[in-house]
Amino acid sequence: MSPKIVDKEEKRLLIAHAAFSVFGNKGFDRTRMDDVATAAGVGKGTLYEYFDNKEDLLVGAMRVMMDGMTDGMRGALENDSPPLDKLRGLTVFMVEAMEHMGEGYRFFLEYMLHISRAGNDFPILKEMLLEFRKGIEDLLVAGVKSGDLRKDLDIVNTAATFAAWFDGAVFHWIAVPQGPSMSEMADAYMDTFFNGILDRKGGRK
Amino acid sequence: MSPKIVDKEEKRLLIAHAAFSVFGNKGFDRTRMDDVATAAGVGKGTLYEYFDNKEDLLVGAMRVMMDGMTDGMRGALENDSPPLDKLRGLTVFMVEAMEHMGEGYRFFLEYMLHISRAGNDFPILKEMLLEFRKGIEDLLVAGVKSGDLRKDLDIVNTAATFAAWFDGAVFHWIAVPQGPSMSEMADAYMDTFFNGILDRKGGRK
Amino acid sequence: MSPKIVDKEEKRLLIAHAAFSVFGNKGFDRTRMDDVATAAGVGKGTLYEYFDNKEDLLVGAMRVMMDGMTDGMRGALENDSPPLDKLRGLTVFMVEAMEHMGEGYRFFLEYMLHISRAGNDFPILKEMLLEFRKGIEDLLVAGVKSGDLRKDLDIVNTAATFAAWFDGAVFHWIAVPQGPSMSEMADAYMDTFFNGILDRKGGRK
Amino acid sequence: MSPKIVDKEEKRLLIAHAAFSVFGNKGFDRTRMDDVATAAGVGKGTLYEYFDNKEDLLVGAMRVMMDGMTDGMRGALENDSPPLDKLRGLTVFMVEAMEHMGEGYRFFLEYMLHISRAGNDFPILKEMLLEFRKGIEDLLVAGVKSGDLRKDLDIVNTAATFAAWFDGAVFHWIAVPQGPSMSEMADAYMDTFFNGILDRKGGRK
DNA sequence: TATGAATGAGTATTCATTCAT
DNA sequence: CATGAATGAATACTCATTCAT
Repeated sequence: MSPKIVDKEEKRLLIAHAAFSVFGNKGFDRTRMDDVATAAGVGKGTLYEYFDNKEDLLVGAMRVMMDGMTDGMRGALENDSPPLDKLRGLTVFMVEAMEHMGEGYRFFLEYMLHISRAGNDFPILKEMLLEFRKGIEDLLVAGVKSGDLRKDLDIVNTAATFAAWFDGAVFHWIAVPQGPSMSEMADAYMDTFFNGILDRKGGRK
Repeated sequence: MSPKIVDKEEKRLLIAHAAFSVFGNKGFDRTRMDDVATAAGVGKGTLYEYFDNKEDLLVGAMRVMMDGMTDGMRGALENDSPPLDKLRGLTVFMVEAMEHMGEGYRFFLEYMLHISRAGNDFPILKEMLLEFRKGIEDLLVAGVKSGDLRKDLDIVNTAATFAAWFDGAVFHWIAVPQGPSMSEMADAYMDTFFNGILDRKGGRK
Repeated sequence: MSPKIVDKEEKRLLIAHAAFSVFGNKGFDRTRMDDVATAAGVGKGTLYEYFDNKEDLLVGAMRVMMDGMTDGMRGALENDSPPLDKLRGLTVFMVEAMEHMGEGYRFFLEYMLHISRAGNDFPILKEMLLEFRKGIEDLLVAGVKSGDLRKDLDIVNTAATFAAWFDGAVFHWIAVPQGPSMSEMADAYMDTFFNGILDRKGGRK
Repeated sequence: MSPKIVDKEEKRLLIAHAAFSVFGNKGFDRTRMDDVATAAGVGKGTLYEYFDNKEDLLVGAMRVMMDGMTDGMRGALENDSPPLDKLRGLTVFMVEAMEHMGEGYRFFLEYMLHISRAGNDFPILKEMLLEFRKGIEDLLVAGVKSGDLRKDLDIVNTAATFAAWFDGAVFHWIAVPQGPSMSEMADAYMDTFFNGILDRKGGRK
């Protein structure tokens, strides 16, 4: 309520954004606190007023990113389109988000690696992932119910596989920038995901 | 001439293997040369007899892994099975290789991030990736020719998408070990990749 | 603005003095940064706040010493005594300075060796040396003009020779401390330098 | 007597020469045993067959140089010329030796600094120095006796001063190679040493 | 005897964190 | 609250010395 609290919260956010950007560009270990301070336009000591340490800063930066992603994902899911359209809409949103964040998304990958290594659970990350998978599962179930999708789909694993694909795609896009763009990959992926690669003119094999 | 008879090539390989393992577990920046030396059972100074510096050691370790992968991939492709079986065989090989390498594969991901960040081209990596994609493209083309696959497939991007999926899957498997196993994801992926998710009892949509 | 009020220039000087002393005692290569830090009463990291690296620290220390020498030399030269008295005064000043700096002067010798090896020009050093020689040349010229000195003197080389002698003398004094003192050598040198060693009772040879 | 002994001695000398050259170029601390081994054309381990350690190698190299110098000096002194000619001859020999050794002489300076720092007496060095001074003292005494030189000379300190001058000259010659050559300095030095700088047309001052 | 592969003690430098102002 | 000067733990890399062959 007090104006001070607002200020603090705002500054925390400012720093987290700066950290998000720098971590994405240089990687966690290669980033110096000085870099973050400079990027945020504050003194190095100030970082420690808002975050306990470098690790905590990483978590804060992560949270910033995930809040944005989660909001966007919800937007793509909470509307009245039919399930298949929602699925396409979600894909389009994800691809745009990833392309928009560009280097920043690398931060996400880096962080997943980092967490899994440290053995720390980062609940927020898992929640987001699970929420993402759950959203897809719901769409698949709705699609099956509506008769659009095959009844024999392995819902859970198909949803997991779908979610995983996105990270694989960004990964390659980032690591081999000379290769196909995110949208090209997404188009090809959606095509096979919906239709499969088998020829069915003569009926099912 | 040489007082101590040593198979330098063998020792280099021994060290590269150790490095591969340690880098995979701890990440490049978190790994100390001492860790690698201990893992390899040699003195720290010995590392520098065989590798110029830490970065060079990373490259050496990478090469070890990739040689293994490339050999395995070729084995999965060079046989007389029909294209679709080869595609399944390749997938099975990849999944098994990834599960077998486990933590080690993380090293691969880490390295791709590392390279893309450094801006260095690591030609060997790109070659492997391109060889992988090319192998898949060939299979798809063969499948189209044999009439098994849809004639309208976007070969290049579909191959890229397929290749990317693997890394996405390991990525999630490593980052969220509580989730589905590699094989479960692979089964679901292959199912949708071949058949799509659309219901076609009533004919094509 | 600045949280800790520090006179950075003063601290830089403090460190340079410490470095000067330690380098003189142990030599450049034998000196550890820790030694300098301890001698300066600061942490090792602090050295790097004020100097880029060990080499830079060496240059800084050198500058400290040379400023002192140059000031003293100017003092010995800028007065109204006749040229020969100035020459004696300069010699006395140099001998006293060298004896006073003692071990520290070794630093100067060490540094000259160091520079010439590195092939770097250290302009400050050369300037001081040239200024020293020039001062002597001026005295010699003045002495010739006043009729006190021989008209056929090779001014430039005699000045160079005179300047060189000082370093030779300290060199021996430092390397063979059991030998004659600086003042004893200086007395003998001045005697021969002024009068030569030839007997002239019977007239010039 | 046995040929082995001859071989060993020869090889020791070979190595010492190589060491002398490398130490002179790079300085003691900057020289690696590998450098010496390569320069000598032997394996690194072989150095330790002939010398206990790096320090011992330094001493050996020093001895090589000094033997050469001492022999030359004796040659310049042991003949039937009058004392003043011997003095000139000695100077000429020294200057030529120094110019000839060039970089190698730096080794001598470096070593004097090194010894004095270590606090070790290096008797051979002192003996050579003392022999040098003694030789000069004898010449001066002889010159006085023959009536060529002033009877009031401070023999000991003048000899010391004369010996010191050489090292000062090489020092400047090495450190400031743009300056006058050794011979130019030597000519100027001898001129003042013999005749002084005072004008005596009007008789002694 | 000669060698050079192996070693690990030693050191310059970096950078997260603290804390006096 | 904000700052940045100070710090020292941490770490890649070097090189004299050893010793198996």
